[in-house]
Amino acid sequence: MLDGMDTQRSAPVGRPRGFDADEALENAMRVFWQNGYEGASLPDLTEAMGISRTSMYAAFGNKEELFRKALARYADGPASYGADSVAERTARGVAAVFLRGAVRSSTLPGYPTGCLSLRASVIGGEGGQTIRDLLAEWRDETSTLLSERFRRAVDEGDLAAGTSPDLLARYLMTIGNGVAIQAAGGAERADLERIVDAVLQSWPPDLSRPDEP
Amino acid sequence: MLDGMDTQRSAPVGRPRGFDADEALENAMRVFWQNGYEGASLPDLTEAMGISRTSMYAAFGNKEELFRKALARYADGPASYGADSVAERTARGVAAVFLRGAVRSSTLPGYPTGCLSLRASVIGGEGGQTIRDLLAEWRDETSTLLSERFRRAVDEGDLAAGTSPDLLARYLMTIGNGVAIQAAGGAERADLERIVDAVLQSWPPDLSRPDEP
DNA sequence: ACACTTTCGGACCGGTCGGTACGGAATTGA
DNA sequence: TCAATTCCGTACCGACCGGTCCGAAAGTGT
Repeated sequence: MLDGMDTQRSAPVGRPRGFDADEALENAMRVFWQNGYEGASLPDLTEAMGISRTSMYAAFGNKEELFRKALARYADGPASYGADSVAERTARGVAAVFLRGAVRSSTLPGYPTGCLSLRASVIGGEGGQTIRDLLAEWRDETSTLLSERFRRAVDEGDLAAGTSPDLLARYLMTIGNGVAIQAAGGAERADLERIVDAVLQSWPPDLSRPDEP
Repeated sequence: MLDGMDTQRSAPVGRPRGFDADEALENAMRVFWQNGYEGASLPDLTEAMGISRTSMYAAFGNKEELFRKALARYADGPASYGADSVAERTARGVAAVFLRGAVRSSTLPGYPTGCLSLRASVIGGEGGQTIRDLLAEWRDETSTLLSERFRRAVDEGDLAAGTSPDLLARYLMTIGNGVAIQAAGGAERADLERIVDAVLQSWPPDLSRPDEP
């Protein structure tokens, strides 16, 4: 099990790979982000990755597996604000990190605008059903994360008793998704920042029924 | 120019069309709504329309023209709330009609959930660029409509002087888009109604910079 | 030097895409 | 009855899709 004094992996037999897999995955992520799952063709991907078809298949399995890995990279990188936000000390802090993260991630210089998950999922024939499910699942995870965090906030008295954690999470997801769509449509980061600031000004939102106070 | 006593068009020569073009367009709209532009294949469309390929081409030109006509039908029908909203007497009324319309239109029983414009546009390779531009243009028109309406509200004193009509319009579009995405992801109409009610509770949003009061 | 393993590029596979050519069917006016 | 006109189903076109096969290239250990 121990390698002894040699900490770096010994070179595997066979012809060594002629490209950096991490860098290639980064570029594949950008193409999926820009074009969606079905909109990103193999030639699109392999050209951006700088490798040939067969190299991609050998290194990543197939297009769907490549997408899963690109999505994981996305969730860990540009979209990490979702998981980060729930570490905030207050519900308001969660909302602020989440919404500002959505704006930043959707308007990153040098990256496609908007959100990979939305651009890749909203569409597609029956073939893309698996991918849509995968992305819906991922968004549900974020929603659940927020919901559980808000439930804790209610328990701690940080949010008023009777607040619906689910609804509050859905509220945040709604604004965040809207921000991503606006960014994808060309909205300026500064404008979106002002909008989420306004949303945060009225935090927490009044989610009680108007006729049932 | 006058037909005399015969008000209905005289039957044109040749074999009469074997289907109702309006009904066929309605069904095509639903397919585009459900699957997006590129996600809706000709077999998908013609099967739903109940006609053959050639009939569709003869009646509507081609796939892109069919989509344009379906979009026009959508804008005049389920998505008419955008144009309707600006007829309201107050800026608050505009916001209420717009947001409630977005919820209703995105959760119409018997129709696909979400918004046709978003489902059809967010994706696509280079081929769909024309369609994306078309849809972006349509959304920009709605945004401009709202913006001009809010400008008038500022002039009339209905909104505080110094309010940015553009930013207010973008704020509404952001929420509306978010609602549509949530609906497409399976959110319940009742939940979305509570969310837009909460947004309307804090109308107008505070869109001034926090450090520049 | 040699066997072995892995990478990599080009050719190729069946399937689907949007669009079209063509010929038979159905209706009008004469 | 018979041309003229229009609709519509079938078969087909070239292009592109994701995926695979195969042989040459480039490394390893012995």
